[in-house]
Amino acid sequence: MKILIGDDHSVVRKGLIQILKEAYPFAEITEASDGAEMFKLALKNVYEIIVSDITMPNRSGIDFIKELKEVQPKTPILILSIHPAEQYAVRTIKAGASGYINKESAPEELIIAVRQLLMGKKFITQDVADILFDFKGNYLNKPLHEVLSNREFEVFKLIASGNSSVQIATILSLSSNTVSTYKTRLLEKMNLKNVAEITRYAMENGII
Amino acid sequence: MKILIGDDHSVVRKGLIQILKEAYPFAEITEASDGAEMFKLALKNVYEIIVSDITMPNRSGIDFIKELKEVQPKTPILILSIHPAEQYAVRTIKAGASGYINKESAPEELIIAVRQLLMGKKFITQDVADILFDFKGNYLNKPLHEVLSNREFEVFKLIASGNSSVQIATILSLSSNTVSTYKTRLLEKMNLKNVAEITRYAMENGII
DNA sequence: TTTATTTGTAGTATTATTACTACAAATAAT
DNA sequence: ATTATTTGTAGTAATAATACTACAAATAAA
Repeated sequence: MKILIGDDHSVVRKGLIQILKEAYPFAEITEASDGAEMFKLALKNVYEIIVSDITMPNRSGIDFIKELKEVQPKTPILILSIHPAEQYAVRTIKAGASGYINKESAPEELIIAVRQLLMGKKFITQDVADILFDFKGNYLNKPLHEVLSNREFEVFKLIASGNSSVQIATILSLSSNTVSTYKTRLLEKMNLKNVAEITRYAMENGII
Repeated sequence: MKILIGDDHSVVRKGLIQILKEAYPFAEITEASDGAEMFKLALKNVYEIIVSDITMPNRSGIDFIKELKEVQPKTPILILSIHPAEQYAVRTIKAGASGYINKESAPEELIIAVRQLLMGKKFITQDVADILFDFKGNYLNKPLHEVLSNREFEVFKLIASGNSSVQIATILSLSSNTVSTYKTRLLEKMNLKNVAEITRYAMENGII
């Protein structure tokens, strides 16, 4: 059995290998330290399962999931995150991941999740399931990045990483008024009030 | 040999154990998942070394280091962080940690660090060393937000929690120009650029 | 104990951000 | 197939934030 694991922290990779080896002593486990590397590996080989972090350098987890799903829709992806389930989990699931668990979870839970995915099932913890239901009702239909339009989400990320309206306008070749409009719309949609809250949200949800 | 490891993510703990066991097969390794637990354990037992994350629930890493150092000044503490060295590393060292390495570091580096600490030495990577030297000279003596004057720090916290200059001016009964001056000074002192960075710093350092 | 620096505070002028308005094109809803 | 919304985009006017300058009081350094 071939397993691909991805995480930018080598300690985490070692931990994962350790846990997986205990359950699957004969598995052939490949490590990758960023999204780009994972993508490359995933194109060359067929893995029974991919276990990955979401926040990684080079290619964000969400993008990775989406792109990989286009080429290899059958490979199940289990997302292992340090971020609280909240809205984030939903977005990874929507992007195509088959499971989402927190790094705080017990190793046993990880194994259960892996087992589920290998059987072609999904693995959703109770808290994620709850969110899927009760977050404003419309969450399931419209995960955050769909609530925001592409442009709005781009602007959101740029704001969260410390760019001013003028800088964003330059980056995107837009009028700063336009950027302001996006900002206003996104604040409204996300029910936030200012840059500090945007940054906080982005950090708490692993967007930056 | 008794080793205490602390991290809120079980996967990380497993990884650490794996790496440490390879180098020290007979070590007796105890796990803790938050600062409070670590502190309790560290009071009851004497460990040759403590390897810990900084950002943990219940008790921030910095506080933990400080308090533990008061009771057991000899136990070396190695901080394993997901944050880039930057300002953070220096603060942990100042608080009493004997080493600071990033979770991205290779397992070999972790072992080298542990070995150093066990011999009573410090372990500082090149990037941390650089920071210790060149960050405005005064770095070593004062952790970042302590170089701020009281007023500046008040403003810092208010900004990080999402208040605008005008709002802060109202809260503190000052002119908004004054608030701007504080903001400019504090950004300069902390080597930050904007609200997003202030918020991020505050979150990463448990100020908000 | 002078001299230098930092702190607390603001005014003025410049620059950036926002609110509001607008409108065509793309989507979605009926 | 229409009608309603959402999206991408800006202009104008109003508002907020910043850069600079300034200065007395408190601290720190020589």
